[in-house]
Amino acid sequence: MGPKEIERRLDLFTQRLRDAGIKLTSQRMAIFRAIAASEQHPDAETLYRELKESCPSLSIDTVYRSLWLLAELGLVSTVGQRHEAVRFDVNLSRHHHFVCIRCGSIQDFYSPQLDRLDVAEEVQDFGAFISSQVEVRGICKKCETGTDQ
Amino acid sequence: MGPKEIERRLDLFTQRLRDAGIKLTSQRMAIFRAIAASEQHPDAETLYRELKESCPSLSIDTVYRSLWLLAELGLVSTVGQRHEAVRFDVNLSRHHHFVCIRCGSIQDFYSPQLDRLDVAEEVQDFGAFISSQVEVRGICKKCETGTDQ
DNA sequence: TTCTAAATAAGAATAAGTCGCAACAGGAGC
DNA sequence: GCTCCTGTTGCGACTTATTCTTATTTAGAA
Repeated sequence: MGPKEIERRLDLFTQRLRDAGIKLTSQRMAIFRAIAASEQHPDAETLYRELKESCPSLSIDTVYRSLWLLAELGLVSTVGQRHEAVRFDVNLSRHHHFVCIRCGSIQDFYSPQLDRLDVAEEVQDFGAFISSQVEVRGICKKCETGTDQ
Repeated sequence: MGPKEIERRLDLFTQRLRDAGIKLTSQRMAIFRAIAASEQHPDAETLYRELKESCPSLSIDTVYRSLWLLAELGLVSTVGQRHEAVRFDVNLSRHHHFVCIRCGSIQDFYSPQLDRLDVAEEVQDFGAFISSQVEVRGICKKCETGTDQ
């Protein structure tokens, strides 16, 4: 990924914010630039430390707000959900997760198609394979219909 | 899942702990019973509140310790990693994650096999499909070879 | 340039999770 | 069954992640 791609991402960010009538502050631009340039999947704290050098008055809160803003606009995705604690899963048979992005509920589902997957080979350059699981994100029935929580 | 399955899980837990020379305390048994009976993927706090009724002296710390113990023994899995903050991912092209369970690093990988998956139909009973992604867990090269972090 | 709603910084507050330590309790050996 | 020893627990303090509150600032429309 070269500077071209970074610029393309930044242009997309600014365009979407303009379209949504959201202000383009210097803090946001700096945060966008940092995440657009990142090859990794940084957390807010990491970006904050990085940006603090060139923008010492920046607050961590602004980093969080800007990143969740991007997430809400669909311009970045997240690993993990908002307000989420670690969950423990006693289901040891092979299964996959349907995660509701609104209420955070997780439902197991089973799929012969997915169980047949063999990704161990595909990831061997990264390291030793232990397990694989599909995470499907969506809006659960309850949240869709507005039935309580 | 009936009481049979719960008992089977509990037997497995107690057997594994005995084999590993780990004490079977009443707190652990209660926590095991609670997670073994859970259809959901509860977090520590939820189990704690549930157990507090029948065991008022229980501490949240013990719940965490017991659950991570089970996880280390491979008797439960987790949704999310230990010590993890939310991460933001700017890669919008379809990709999947290789997560190192030791250092927590995440690497993207691409896979035509996985991209061809169509799970939207399989999860339609749960709710509206938004996206799907494969999470592969393993030990990354760095951790495998002991090269620094 | 002025004005206003939106955004920010700072610090307090909350929530998730862990640590240190004194008291306690399985279970091995008798 | 009793004793002892080590692993375990509960508690309170602590850390870290994240959000809230509020006074101040600023982008961008007029």
